[in-house]
Amino acid sequence: MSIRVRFAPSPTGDLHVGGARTALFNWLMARKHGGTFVLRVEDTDGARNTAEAAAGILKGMRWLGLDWDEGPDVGGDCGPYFQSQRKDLYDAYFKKLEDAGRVYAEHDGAMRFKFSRTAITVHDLVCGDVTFAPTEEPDMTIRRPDGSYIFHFVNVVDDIEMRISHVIRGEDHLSNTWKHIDLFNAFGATAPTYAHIPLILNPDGTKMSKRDEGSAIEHSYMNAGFLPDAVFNYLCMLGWTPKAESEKLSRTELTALFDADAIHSSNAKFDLKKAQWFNAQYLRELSPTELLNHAKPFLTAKGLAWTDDAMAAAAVHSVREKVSLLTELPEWAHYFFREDFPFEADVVTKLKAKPENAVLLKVASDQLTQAAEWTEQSVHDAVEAAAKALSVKPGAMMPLLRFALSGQSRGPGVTTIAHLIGKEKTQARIQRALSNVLGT
RNA sequence: GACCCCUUCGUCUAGCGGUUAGGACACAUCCCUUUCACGGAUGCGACACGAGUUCGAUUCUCGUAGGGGUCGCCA
Repeated sequence: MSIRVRFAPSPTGDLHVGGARTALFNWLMARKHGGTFVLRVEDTDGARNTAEAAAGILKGMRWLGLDWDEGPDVGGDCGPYFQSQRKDLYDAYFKKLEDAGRVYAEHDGAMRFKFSRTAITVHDLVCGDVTFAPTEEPDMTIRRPDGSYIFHFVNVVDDIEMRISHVIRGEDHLSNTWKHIDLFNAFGATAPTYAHIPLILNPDGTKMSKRDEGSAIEHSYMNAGFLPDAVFNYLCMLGWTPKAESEKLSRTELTALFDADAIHSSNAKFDLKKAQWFNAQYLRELSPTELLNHAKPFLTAKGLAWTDDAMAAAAVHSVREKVSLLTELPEWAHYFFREDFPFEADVVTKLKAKPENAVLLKVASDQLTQAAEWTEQSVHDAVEAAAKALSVKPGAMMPLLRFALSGQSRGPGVTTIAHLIGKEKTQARIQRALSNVLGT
C-alpha cells in the first residue's frame, strides 16, 4: 500500500507554527517513504473562510519548502482539493448513510449521524491504543439545514476518496477520532493509521493562539528575518528527537531519520531563543551571495541600496556572526552602503575624549595614503606603521579608525571594513570624522 | 461535570530496572581578542507527589496533584 498523507488546513487565518509542524511531519512522512503529500483545503465554513487566508497558508508552506504533490495549483487525480467544490461527492456519501439508516433529521433540517455506540479503539502511532467506551454523547450533526456539510463528515469522506493511508494531525483531534472511525465503519471503509502529535504551547504553558508571539509563520518568521531551513529544523525538534548526534540537521537528514513512531506524546513549549539560535547557525553557513539574496528585502526596507552585488555580499557576510536574524543585518552593516551614516553618541564622546585622537587619525590617514595596494594586510600594515611612528599600540589606533569608518563602536575587524569600502572612502571618512566630529 | 492525552534541569530533550541521570538552548564565569561577536572551557540546574512490584526504581502498576485537549449546525 502506498503512503498517502495530507495536510488539511482550514483557511480561517494565517499559517501557524502548530499547523506548519503538522504539515512538516506529513511532508517528512511522504518524502521518507516515497509517498504522496496531498494538500486539501477544508473550506466548508463559508462564514469564516477567506481566499486571502488560503493564499497565505500556501505562501507559508512554499516558504518552508513544503511542496505538495496533489492539491491547489498542482492538481491531481483526487481533486478538486477545495472542499467547497466537492458537494456532489458529499451528497453521494450522505446518501449511503441515509440508505443504511444511519442519519436522521432534526426539526430544523439539520442531519445527524447515528453513532454505533460500541467501544472504539484508536490505534495511534504516537499514543498507542486508545479505547473509547460506548459514548453517551448526542449523535453528531454532519449536515447543516442549508445542505452544507460539517468537518467530521467531509474529513472522513475525503480521506476515503483521496485514499489517505496515514493521518498525522494535532492531538486536539484525538478525542474526536472515534467519531471518525465510526464513520469509516459506516461506509465500510478501513480507517487510516493515525498519529496524533503533541501540541505546541506558549512559553507559559497556555495554548498558542493566533495573537501569540512566535505563532504566525509569515509575521513571526518570514518577516522577522528567519531562514526557512532554520524554522524547518527547529519545528522538527518540538516533539520529535531524531536519533542523531546533532540537533542541527538538513532536510535530507531529517527526511532519512523521520519516524512517526518516535514522535513524543507530550506537549512542548515554544522557545523563541532556541529558534533564533538555529537561525544564527544557518545564517553563518550561507555563502556571501546566498546571504545577500536572503538579506535583500530587509536591506532595502531600511533604505539601503547598492550597485555592486559582490561588495554588498561581502559587506553582509562580514557581519554574519553578529546577528541571529536577517532583520538585524541593516543596523550592523548600514555604513557599508552609505556615506552619511550617523555616529553613535558614545562614539562621539570617545573620539572627543582625548585631544591626541585627532593626531592619531591624521597619522593613520597619512600611512594609509601611502599604501601601494589595498588589501586587508596592507591596511593592517599601514595602521601598524602609524602606531609605531607615534609610539602607541595598534590597539589604541584601531578603535578610533573604527569610529571614523563606521560611526559604530562594534563591528567587524577595522581592516575588513577599510578593505571593503576601499581606499578613497576610507580616506574620506577619516577626513569627515576629523572635521565634523573633532572639528579639526 | 464526563472522557482522552501528558508529567526528567527555566526550555527542548536522552534514558527504555542497577548511570557520578547525558546533551542542546538560555544564564554565569574564564580563555581567545583592536570592538562586538564567533569559538573553546567551566559552572548553574531536573526525575511532580504517594503507595506498591522488585534485591534494586527516573524507568513497571495504581492512586493523587498539576498541565493540556475534547465533549459545536468551528475545523
